[in-house]
Amino acid sequence: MKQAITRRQLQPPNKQAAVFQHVRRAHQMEATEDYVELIDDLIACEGEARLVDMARHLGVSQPTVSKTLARLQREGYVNSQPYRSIFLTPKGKKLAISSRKRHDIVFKFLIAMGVSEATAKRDSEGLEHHASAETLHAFNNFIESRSRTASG
Amino acid sequence: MKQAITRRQLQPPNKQAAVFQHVRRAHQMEATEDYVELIDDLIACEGEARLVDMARHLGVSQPTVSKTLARLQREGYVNSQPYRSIFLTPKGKKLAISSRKRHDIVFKFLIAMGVSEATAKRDSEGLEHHASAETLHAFNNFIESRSRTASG
DNA sequence: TAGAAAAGTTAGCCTATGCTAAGTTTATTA
DNA sequence: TAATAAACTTAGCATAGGCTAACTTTTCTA
Ligand SMILES: [Mn+2]
Ligand SMILES: [Mn+2]
Ligand SMILES: [Mn+2]
Ligand SMILES: [Mn+2]
Repeated sequence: MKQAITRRQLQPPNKQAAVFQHVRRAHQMEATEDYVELIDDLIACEGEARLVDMARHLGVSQPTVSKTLARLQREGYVNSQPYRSIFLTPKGKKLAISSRKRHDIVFKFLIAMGVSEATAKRDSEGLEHHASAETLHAFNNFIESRSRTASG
Repeated sequence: MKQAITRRQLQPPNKQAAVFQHVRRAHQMEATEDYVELIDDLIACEGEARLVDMARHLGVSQPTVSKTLARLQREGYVNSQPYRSIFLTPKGKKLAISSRKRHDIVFKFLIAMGVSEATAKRDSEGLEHHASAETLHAFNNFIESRSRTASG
C-alpha cells in the first residue's frame, strides 16, 4: 500500500499548549505515583517499606529517596519518623491504589495486544502516567473482550 | 465477574530498577523529541521555526525555550544564529522524523481503539515517549487490521 | 555487650526545566 | 526614517530529582 501524503498541519497554538501543559502536570505526579505504589507493594509483600529497599527497587541512591520522601511527607502522602520505616497516609494509600489499578490495566492491555511480558513491564511503567480515564476505559474493554474470546 | 484476589508480588530489585532506569532515560529525551518535532512542523507549515511560536505552542515562556534550545544546539540537534529562526541539523531532522512517526502511530492507535480525538491528542503527547518498538509494532498491526476490516 | 555493618541523614554539588524582570536587537508602521 | 512594537537574550531565581562524601543512628553478631 502506498504511503498517503502526510499533509502535516499544526494545531492552534493555544490548543497545543494546553496539551503540553497537561503532560507537564502528569509528569509532576510521576515520581509521587511510583513512590506510593512501591511503598504499598513493599508493605504488602515485605511487611514494611524501608528506604533502602525503595532505593534498590527504584535504582537510585538512598539520599535521592530520602529527599523525595521528605517532599511526599510535606505534601501529605507519607508519614515516617527518622530512621524508621515509611507509611502511607490515607491520601497516599488512595493514590497508591488508583495508581496500581491504572498500572495493571496498562500492563494487562499490552499483554492482550501480544507484547512480551518484559516489554509490557517496561513500557507500562512509563505509559501508565499518561493514560486518561477514557483511554483506560478503552483498554479495559479490549482486555475483557479478549478474555471472553479466549475463555468462551 | 468476581475480582480475583490480587496476589501482589514484587519484582526482584535489580529488574525493577532496570525498568525505572529505562523510564528515566526516556524522560531525558522527552523535551528534545517534542522540540525537534515542533521545529520540523513549524518549518513545514509556516516556512520557518521562530522561538516565539515555539513558546506559544509549548505553553512556556520565551526564556524557557531559549534556554532549552541552547542545550539542543550544544547537543547537536539544532542550529541557529542569535535573533534568527531555528534549523534542525541532520541529527535533529532524523530524530524529528522518527518521533513524529511514533507519535502518529500512537495517535492513530488510540483513535482505532475508539478514543475521542481530543483525548487521543492529549494522551498520545505523553504516551509516545514510552512506547517501545515492540509495542509500536503491535499498535501498528492493530491499526492495519482495523483499517482492513473497515474498508474490506 | 562491644564492635562492625547496615541504614538513614545531611551537606553540597549538578542538570533540566520552569518563571519574571530588564535589556538588546530586529521588524513594523506612522 | 524615527519611533514603537515585537522578538529575543540575559540575569537571577525556584523546584525536582539525580549524585557522592561524610556523619549519625540503628541493628546485628561475635
Ligand atoms: Mn506504576
Ligand atoms: Mn511508573
Ligand atoms: Mn510528539
Ligand atoms: Mn510528546
